[in-house]
Parts: sequence; C-alpha cells; structure tokens
Amino acid sequence: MAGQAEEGRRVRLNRERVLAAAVALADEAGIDSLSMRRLAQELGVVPMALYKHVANKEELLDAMVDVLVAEIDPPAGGAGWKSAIRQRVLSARRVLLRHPWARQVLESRTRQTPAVLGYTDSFIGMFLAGGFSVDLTHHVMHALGSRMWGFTQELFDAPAGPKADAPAVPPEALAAMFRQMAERYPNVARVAMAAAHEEGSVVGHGCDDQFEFEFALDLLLDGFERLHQQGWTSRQAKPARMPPASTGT
Amino acid sequence: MAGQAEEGRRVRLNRERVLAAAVALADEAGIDSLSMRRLAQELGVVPMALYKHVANKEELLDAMVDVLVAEIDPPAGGAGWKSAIRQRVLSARRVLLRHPWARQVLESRTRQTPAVLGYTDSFIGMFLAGGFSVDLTHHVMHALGSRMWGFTQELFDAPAGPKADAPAVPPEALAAMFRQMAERYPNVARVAMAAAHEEGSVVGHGCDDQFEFEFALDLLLDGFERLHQQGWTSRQAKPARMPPASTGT
DNA sequence: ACCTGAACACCGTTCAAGT
DNA sequence: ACCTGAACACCGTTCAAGT
Repeated sequence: MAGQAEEGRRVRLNRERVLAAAVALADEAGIDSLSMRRLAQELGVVPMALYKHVANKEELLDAMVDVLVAEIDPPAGGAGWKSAIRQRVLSARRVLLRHPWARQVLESRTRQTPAVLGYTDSFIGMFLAGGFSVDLTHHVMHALGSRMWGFTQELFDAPAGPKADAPAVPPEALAAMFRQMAERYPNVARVAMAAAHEEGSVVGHGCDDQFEFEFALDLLLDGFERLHQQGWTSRQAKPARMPPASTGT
Repeated sequence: MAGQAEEGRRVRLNRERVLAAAVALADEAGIDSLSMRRLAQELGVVPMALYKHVANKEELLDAMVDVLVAEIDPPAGGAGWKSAIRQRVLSARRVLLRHPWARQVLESRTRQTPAVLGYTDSFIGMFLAGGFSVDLTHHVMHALGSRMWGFTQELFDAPAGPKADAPAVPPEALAAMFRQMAERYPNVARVAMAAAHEEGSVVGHGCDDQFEFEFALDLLLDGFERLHQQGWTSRQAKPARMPPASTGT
C-alpha cells in the first residue's frame, strides 16, 4: 500500500483502475474506510480527479457490485433446477465471502444495474427451465431474497468478540457473566451452549455459518419442490391467505 | 416541528426526551436525517448537550432499537408453537412497518442490548415450549434470521419509482424502455408482467410485500414442522452435509 | 449537574481554474 | 481532456469553560 502513490501519479487514471482500487481498499481496510478522499489518496491523486471516471460515490458502489456479479459462476447445466440453483447460490456465497463489504453494499443498493438485472434474469431462467410456472417463480424468488446472493443477514452475529485492544477479562469474571446471562436469558443460554458443544469449540466461538446457510437454503428448495409438484398457484393461496402447504395450527 | 425549539429550551433534557425525539425524527425525516447535530437542533439544544444523556451515536441507535422491541406484542399462549410464532412475527412486522428506519438500523446493530436478548430469549422459548429440541431450535432460529424481526431484505426493491422532481417520461419513451427491457431481460420481464397482472395494478406498481412475507414465513414454518415431526437432528445432517428433507436432485 | 463554544479531524461535492 | 485548489455545507466527538 506504500509506494503506490508515486507509481500511480505517472499512470493515467481510468475507470478500471478506480474500481480495482476501490475494491482492494474495501477488501483490505473495510467498507467504512472507503471514502472518496481516501480512495483518491490511495491512487495518488486529488479527490476531485475521481469524478471524471465515476459520477459520484453511489455510482462507484454500483460499479463495485458489478465487479462482484462478474465473479459469480454462470449457471451449471444438466443436473436439474434444484442442483443448478443450489450450486449457483453457493458460488455467489463464495464470492461474497471473499469480499466482506459486499453484504452491506448490496443491502444499500437501490439501483438495478445491467449486471444485476442480468444475474437476476438468468436466475429466474433457471426456475422456468425447471418447469416452474411464472407465478410460482415470482413468489419463490421473493422467498429466496438475499439468499440468491449467497447471504442472509445474521442479525447481531458478532457477539462480544473480544476487542483486540480490550484488556483480557479475568476467567472468574467471565464465569460470573455467563451465570448471570444464563439466569436472565435461560433459553438463549441453552441454545448457545448446545451449539458450542456441538462444534466441539470454545464457548462463544460461534456457529458454523456455512451449515446454517445450507440448512435454510435446502429447507426452502425442498419447499419449492413440493409446491411445484403440487401445482401450487397464488390464486388458491391468496383469497384466504392460507399457509402454502398446510392448513395451519 | 416549529416552535419546539423554544419550548424545549425551558424543559430539562433527559434520556427519554432524547430517545423520543430521535424516533420521531427518524420516523418523519428518515434515518439519514438523524444526525446528532440535527437532533440537538430539534430539541433546541447545542449538539454536545446530548452527550450527557447518551454515550454516543451508536448507543443512541441501540436505545432506539429497544424502543422498537418494547412495541412488539408478548407471545400469545395456547394455540401451539406454529400459530404463536406466526402471530409474534407478524406483530414484529407491524412495528417495523410503523418505523421505516428500523430495518436499516437493525441490520447495522452488532451489540445485543438486554431488550434484544430478552426478545430473542422469549422467541427461542416458544420453539422449546412447542417440544422442539435445543438442537433443532438453534438451526431453525438461524433459518428464520431477520424474519424474526418481521422483515427480509428485498434487494433492489424500489425499482425506478418515479422521482417526485423528475419530469414525467412520455408514454412512448416508456413503452420503448419496456420493449428494450423485455428483449434484454426476458425472464425478468415475464415475472414482472405476471405480477403486475395478478395484482390488477399498474405496471411497475410492485408486489404485495405482505403476501410475499407470509408466503416465505409459512414455507419455513411448514418445513420446521416437518423436521420436528421427523425427529431431525444435526448429527444425521452434518457429516454428509445433505439437504434436510430430501436426497437431492 | 448540566449545558455551551470553539475546535479537530473528517465527509461528499461544486465551481473555477490550470495544463 | 484530464487534473487541481479552494471552498461549502455538512459529520461525530474532545476538551475546557461556563452557570
């Protein structure tokens, strides 16, 4: 990251270099560090120089999403819709995990770039090719939501990760915290302890995100399959607004 | 919103007033307008006055989430886990829809406040009370994800809503745009047109968010029920990493 | 105990000027 | 055609001072 400034000063700036630098900066320093000023500095250029290659910060973020989309594998053919969708989602997930900023940026996007539309279009095409009705495909795409991009928002999921600068908490204080926690939130404690045990990991290590992601993805795909086989349509479902595959209770 | 400043100057500031003003400001002007400086102005006070009642902006946002959580109905008893969960999620959703900023703020939270832990704890308790194993409950909570708060991220879902200030696009230009769109993204076009038809609404009006939310929620709840009845455990599922309720393809 | 004022180190972006 | 410099209207927050 040093020396880049001098080197950059002689090479002409262009859109590609701006985007590559933006992605690299977000990858390495985090999305909060990606400011127009910081990015310009990284490129050895005055902030305003960027605006010749990118309309504004919003458009820069849109373009970064396009870079992302280009990294997702094209649809795999031949193995049926379910496996094709599954593989593609997991490919998107691998891309997302390479770029920690992607989740937050995708969530904040409101413009559909051509690349995003293209991805969505080919994704929809996979259901249609599998024999899904346009109607079912529509609702199924909504149900998938952000899972189509390989992520779900795991709310509050960086639970008290010990800060690097924070002083180590003495073990007896930690034990007291756990006891108090278990008393006030017994159900959370039971689930957390079971999960920690299951992983064979240290308490608080967290969950196997990949397993949880695939668990929910497969649950949904199985549900989609069932509805498809039953010839589900929103007509039946809508007037009474009944659950799709059961009669409640 | 006028006159509030003079009135505010005589009444003593306190945490409650700060929070109420923050929620009101975010409700009315949007979360992007909620800055410490603007909030102070709204309260007729200098920015730094707020820091006596709130540690910093992060803590203010955490406290706003607590206000939200308090508005969610307590669990309904007596009708079985499925109906109880469903009702609670839909109650959370009603709260979320009253506070447009909530989604974004919840997504950005990383600290678990006592109120959030309390909600999570009672939520987990509903599955356990329904006879779910701790193991299944754990995975099921992950699968629910943000749906537990009554929302899912509908990515890119404000599609080209005609800006208030933008000049009206002439109809023939609009038609040309649609034609071009349908040519490049035929699958998106098919689904969009079917959805528009189904609603009996104007093209581009969008989808019935509430229907989509309940569709996916019920799909998940039905899946949970099935796994519960089958006595699913993560032991079976983990080693081979198979889909939970089918053998693939 | 609570509020204020001035200041610091940041933002994104416009506009007029340079080469 | 591309880059620069100065400026504008914002941020969150610290610190020392007022009442």
